[in-house]
This record gives sequence, C-alpha cells and structure tokens, in this order.
Amino acid sequence: MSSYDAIYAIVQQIPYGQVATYGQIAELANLPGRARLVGYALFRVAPEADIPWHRVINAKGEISESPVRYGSDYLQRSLLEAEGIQFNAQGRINLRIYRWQGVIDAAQNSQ
DNA sequence: GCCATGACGGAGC
DNA sequence: TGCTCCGCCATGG
Repeated sequence: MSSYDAIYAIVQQIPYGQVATYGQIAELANLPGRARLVGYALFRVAPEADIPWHRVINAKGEISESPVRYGSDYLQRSLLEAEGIQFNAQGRINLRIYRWQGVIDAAQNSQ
C-alpha cells in the first residue's frame, strides 16, 4: 500500500449522482499529473473493495474502454445512469453538471 | 534490475 | 472538433 490509499479515500468521497475525472482524483490525492496511476490503482482494487469506481471517468467525460475490461464499461454506464446521470448522444457525460468539485474551499466559491 | 505496458491528460496539428 | 504524440510512474515478466 502507498499513496494509492489516498486515491481510494478520494473515490469513496464522491457523492451519489456525481462523477470525477482521473486527473481530478489524482490531484485530490496529492498526485498531480499521475492520473494514469489512479486508473491503474482502481483497476487493481475495484473488484475487491467498496469503491464506487464507476463514478470515475476520464477528462473527456466519457467512460474509458480497455481490452482488459471487456464489457465492464457498459456496466459502469448502467450504474451511472442508475444514479441519474445522463449521457449525451456521444455517450459522454456533461462534466459541467455532474463533475464533483471535491473539497471546495469557501474562498474558491466566490465565483 | 531492466524493459514494456497501461481505467489518463494536455498540448500540438 | 478530432486524432496523434509525449510525459509520468507503478506493476509484472
């Protein structure tokens, strides 16, 4: 175990009906630029942990596909839709609406 | 211990 | 708007 522990902690904090990007998770986990490690970490722990991995998507707002996942991406989409998240015609999620802003600082909320 | 790969991100064309 | 290339670093052979 290592910094990944922070990644799992962050993912578990994603609220129902919202999503976060790998890069965002990495940043919150104090691993800026290591978005890849986030996805890799989730892939290794997902099946044996209570982590809502389906709420983690890429920066494009879509579900990442990979030959090692086969059809898991379809399951992920189903889970997200079950939470009320809508996909557009391109199968992507509107991050401007569903993106989890993580732990927002009060000062940053001035926008 | 070295080499190749990978749920990504961002810049460049 | 969409595709391609490079960078980052842990894991496995």
